[in-house]
Amino acid sequence: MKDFTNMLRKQHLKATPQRLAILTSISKYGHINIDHLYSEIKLIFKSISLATIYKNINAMTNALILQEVKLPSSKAVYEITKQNHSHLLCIKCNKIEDIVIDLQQTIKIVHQNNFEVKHTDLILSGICGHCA
Amino acid sequence: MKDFTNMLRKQHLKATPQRLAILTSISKYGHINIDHLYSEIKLIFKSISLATIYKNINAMTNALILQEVKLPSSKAVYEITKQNHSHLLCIKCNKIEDIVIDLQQTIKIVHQNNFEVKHTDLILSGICGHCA
DNA sequence: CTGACTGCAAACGTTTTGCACGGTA
DNA sequence: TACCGTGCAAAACGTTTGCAGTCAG
Repeated sequence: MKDFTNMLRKQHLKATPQRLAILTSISKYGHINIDHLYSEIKLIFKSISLATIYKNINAMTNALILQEVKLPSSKAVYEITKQNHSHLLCIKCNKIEDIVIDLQQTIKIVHQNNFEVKHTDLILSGICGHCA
Repeated sequence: MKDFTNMLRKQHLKATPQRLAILTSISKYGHINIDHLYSEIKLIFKSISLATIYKNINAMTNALILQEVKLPSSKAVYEITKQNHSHLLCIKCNKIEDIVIDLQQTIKIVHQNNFEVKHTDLILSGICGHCA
């Protein structure tokens, strides 16, 4: 259980009910796109505006509370910022799973090629165990 | 030197001068976004429409002649389809470089976790040799 | 109490579509 | 010659902005 209120205050963002609902929803689904998030939040705040969703996603992404994940063949999804990790994307059921993969060997090889890696984005697309 | 005319015909697409110019331009820059491509092609075809650029990019991407690369913090770029590879993205000069990295070890580990990898997308962001 | 946030509507930028004309095969 | 592709304009779509009212700190 995360203390979203504190996460927000540390970044000098107000802990509004809308923001807490957004964070709770993202946390529940792990990864969520704007449309899905909007329909989820509307269940709680019937009058929430899509503009509010966007403003908050942007504010919290800039504050590094959230992270955007650009997927190869669909809309970007958002997740709560955590340890750097890779993503498994099932091309059948579209489920996204986090996976921690050690890329140190790869980073080392690239470094020998005169490139200093600061961040990695790895998406492995394929068939998940459930769909196989 | 590639035979773009044949590449197109094999996919039952007509080899129009506009398409050949698009492919030549992408080939020249390696990776290019829509806006840059549009301004490049306009130098040759002053009256080309942005709609034509989009239609052709979509047609050729669907025909697997082109591939879209979604970048973490900027617009997608397009490249001629080639052997599966990863990308080095310099966060200073924004240059993109192709790099062939062997991910078999990673794929094997993931496979043991009951996930069959079909495709990988890896972007390594950092500082290139020139900007260091 | 004050500045930040919300919700609405309008604006904006990007991408797609419909249609008449033109060019490839 | 028959279609596919082009170019233009309009439409559709996703996202951002401005503003008046509201709320968290």
